[in-house]
Amino acid sequence: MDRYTPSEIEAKWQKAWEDAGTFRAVRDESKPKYYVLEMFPYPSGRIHIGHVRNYTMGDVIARYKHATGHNVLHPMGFDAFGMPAENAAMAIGGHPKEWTYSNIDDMVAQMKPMGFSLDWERMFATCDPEYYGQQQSLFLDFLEAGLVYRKNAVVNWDPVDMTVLANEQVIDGKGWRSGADVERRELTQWFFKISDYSEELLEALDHLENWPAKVRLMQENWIGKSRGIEVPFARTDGAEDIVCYSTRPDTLRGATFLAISAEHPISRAMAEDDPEIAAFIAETRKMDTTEAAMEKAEKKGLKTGITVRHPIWPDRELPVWIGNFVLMEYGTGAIYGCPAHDQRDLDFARKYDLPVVHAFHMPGDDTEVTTEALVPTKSEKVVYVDHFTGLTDATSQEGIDQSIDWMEARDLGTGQVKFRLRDWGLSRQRYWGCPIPVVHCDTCGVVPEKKENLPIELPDDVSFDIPGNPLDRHPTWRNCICPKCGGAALRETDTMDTFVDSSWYFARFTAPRATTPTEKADADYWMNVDQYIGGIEHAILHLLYSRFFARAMNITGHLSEKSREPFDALFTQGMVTHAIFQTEDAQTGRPVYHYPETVELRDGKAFLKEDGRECQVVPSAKMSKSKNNVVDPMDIIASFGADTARWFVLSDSPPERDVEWTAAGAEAAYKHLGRVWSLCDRIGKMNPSVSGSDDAALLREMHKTIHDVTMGVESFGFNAAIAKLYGFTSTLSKSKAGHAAMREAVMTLAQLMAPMTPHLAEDIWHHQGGDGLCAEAPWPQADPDMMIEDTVTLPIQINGKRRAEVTVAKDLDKAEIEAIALAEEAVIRALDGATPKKVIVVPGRIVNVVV
RNA sequence: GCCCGCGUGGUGGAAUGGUAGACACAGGAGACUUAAAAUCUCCAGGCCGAAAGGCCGUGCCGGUUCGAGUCCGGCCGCGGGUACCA
Repeated sequence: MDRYTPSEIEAKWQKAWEDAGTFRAVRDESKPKYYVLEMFPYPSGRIHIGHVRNYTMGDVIARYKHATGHNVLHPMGFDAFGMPAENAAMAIGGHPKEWTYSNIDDMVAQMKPMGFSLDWERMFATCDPEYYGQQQSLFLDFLEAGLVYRKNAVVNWDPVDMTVLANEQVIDGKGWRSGADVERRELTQWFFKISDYSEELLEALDHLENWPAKVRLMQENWIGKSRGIEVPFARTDGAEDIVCYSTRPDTLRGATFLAISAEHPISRAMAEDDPEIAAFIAETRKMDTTEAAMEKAEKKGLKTGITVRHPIWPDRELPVWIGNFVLMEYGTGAIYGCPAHDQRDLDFARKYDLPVVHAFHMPGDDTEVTTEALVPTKSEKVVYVDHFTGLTDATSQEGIDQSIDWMEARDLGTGQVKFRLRDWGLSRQRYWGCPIPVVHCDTCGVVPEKKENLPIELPDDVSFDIPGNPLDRHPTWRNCICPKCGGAALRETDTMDTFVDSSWYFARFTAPRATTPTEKADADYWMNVDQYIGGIEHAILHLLYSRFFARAMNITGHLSEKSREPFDALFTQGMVTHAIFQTEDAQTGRPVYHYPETVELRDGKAFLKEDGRECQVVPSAKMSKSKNNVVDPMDIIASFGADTARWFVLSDSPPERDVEWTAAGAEAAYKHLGRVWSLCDRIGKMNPSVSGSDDAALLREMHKTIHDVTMGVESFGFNAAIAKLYGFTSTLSKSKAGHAAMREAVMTLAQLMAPMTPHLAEDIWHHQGGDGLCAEAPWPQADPDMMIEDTVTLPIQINGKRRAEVTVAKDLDKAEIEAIALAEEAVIRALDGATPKKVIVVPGRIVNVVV
């Protein structure tokens, strides 16, 4: 062999690892464990280059930790339930199960050639009955522990997929998968009591030091803690008080009306004999509560005729309106409007001709509000109109607390902490999901299924020719025996949200074949996930649900206390993007997208190979099938090999940022690996007895590289680590060192490259006669003594501008360095006779002469 | 609107407050070759200059510091998150 041939090398070493069982994870209390996990994929059928980047990052960590003596758990599985399988069944016939498992086979076949250090024996799919059966068991335990309940709820209904969506799954008023306009409907649903954990989930964020600050902040905002006050307003007709919630208690002084939600019990009751109100409610229900829709929607209200008394001034009567902008789900479903200090309330007041009353003015400025509400910033002090005449910063926490105290002291209201986070509705009216293991019995009501009857398996004989849930119309599946009374009963036909499946898979990987959800010894040993890697798009949902599940599993005895936060460190990686090449269709004017291989690049412009027409280039767009800019990793492996693909996705761009896939970049990576291979080949052919001239310099550089690459890998600075490896390769190829030093250097290079390009590394290791497998060799150690240079080059600045540099012995003291610097010809010239006022010497760094 | 992040060559990007532009892509020059490809060597922020060297330069304006891409204040632009949340 005299050329770098990845196809041969890669297959050979993959087999060697498999035969040796190098990456099989076996519990071993004598070694420190390390659990590295990448978010498992949905089995769409094709591996995406983005998957390659994600799993390569995880693999670098896994292989590095393996080399540093850790017992590594690095598993892979499939998040296999969900609607695409049903959609495929509807579109092309067949069965979701077949579609899914066949896709899994395809994807495994595509992943294996990448050479990931995965323990494939632990693989499972969430649609395996062995997995979802344990999930049903967890559900029953959660139910018993009071962590699951049923309630009627107005839900987001996707009319195309015929299912309920979580608020989080509604994007711009549309279903996150179908894209259909979401409607509001009332159904009986199962809920996880995640809101019981609002405070804890929020508090614990502070301790997740190895999570990106951004993700913690996003979760914090999502949980949305606010401290405010609940104020009861007495009705003039003597009926029950209307309780409002406000986070700006001080604005109560300026309240001029109340607005209640269309879903408020009062609204609903009135709707029964008032068609106008009924119509208004119906109209409001059509709106959805998401940003885009609300933004456009007009703020509308309807007068109820009810009036209430102002708590501070009972002789003031305030009208009660129904407002389409008041949400029943947040606070109490009723607000008081203070037009003077809230723009929305002011707009509403102007529209319906309601009075504007000031609660406060700015010091020295008592201008009345007309079109713009007076809203102080957190640090601004205000002067209240009455009672509260001191200067106060109204919107700071202190100001709010002060107001609450004042109101509580007068029995006007009660301080309340509210969270935005709502319970997690998990019921889905779908077939391809985990069946909820309960039955409905006419005599006993809703009864949990017995654990010995688990798994409640999905029936295979279903059809998808009509929308809706095939379980509902299955002839026999629903029929069952009530576990309580033994009479005839009906199964629950709702299945679980697929986010449930992904909320505990990480725990299942510790004992994937166990006959209980987890196995204590295994979970205690392997948990927590030391390093979790995935996309930022899961910052809120998946990660928050998993945090809740870990707590619930702790309470029900499936995980220990330490795993209530299951992911010790989180890394969110960027996407792999690719340019889009488009032209315009002459007739329709619509864009036509061209595959990269049909385009030729010249002078930074793109032309169609076919007819030479110039294409418009959209750089760095997310890969999308419809834009014809998807790069298939299998093509890359076929042309360049897995190591090239792995090397390229790690180089150039920091891992948290998006990386642009370019053909030129991939080719450059391939060329480099070829150079490394040739270098190894050349060293192999050197005469072992020949000694060289600069062994010490080469080894010094080697130790520096070990240090820098180690730091790079430890800190997710893969691109920087790769830059160092380029540099060292260059040093090595130019080195005049003897065979022994060259051999040591190239073997070290192989080890340092091994996490990124494991096959090439293994091959070099083998050719140089390394012991056993490179993958099993201990990580090289940087020897600080070997990194020390005898001399150091110091830049000399004059007034902060670099004017010269001197190379001096490393151990000179400040005075000596100063003397040498001032004697430097360029310094004397630049000083031009001036006397330095001060000379700052930072040994090993810099000299700055101040004139 | 609010919250967060980011603005560095033609491009992707380096840089514990200490020589800005490492490394790579694209580009240029050269070597090898009949030629091309491949490979190798060198050059390369901008402006002035034959060179030595000088001036300018990390979105803009200011500040702290012996010294700022880095820290602070203000602005502009881009990206992300989020909300009729009371």
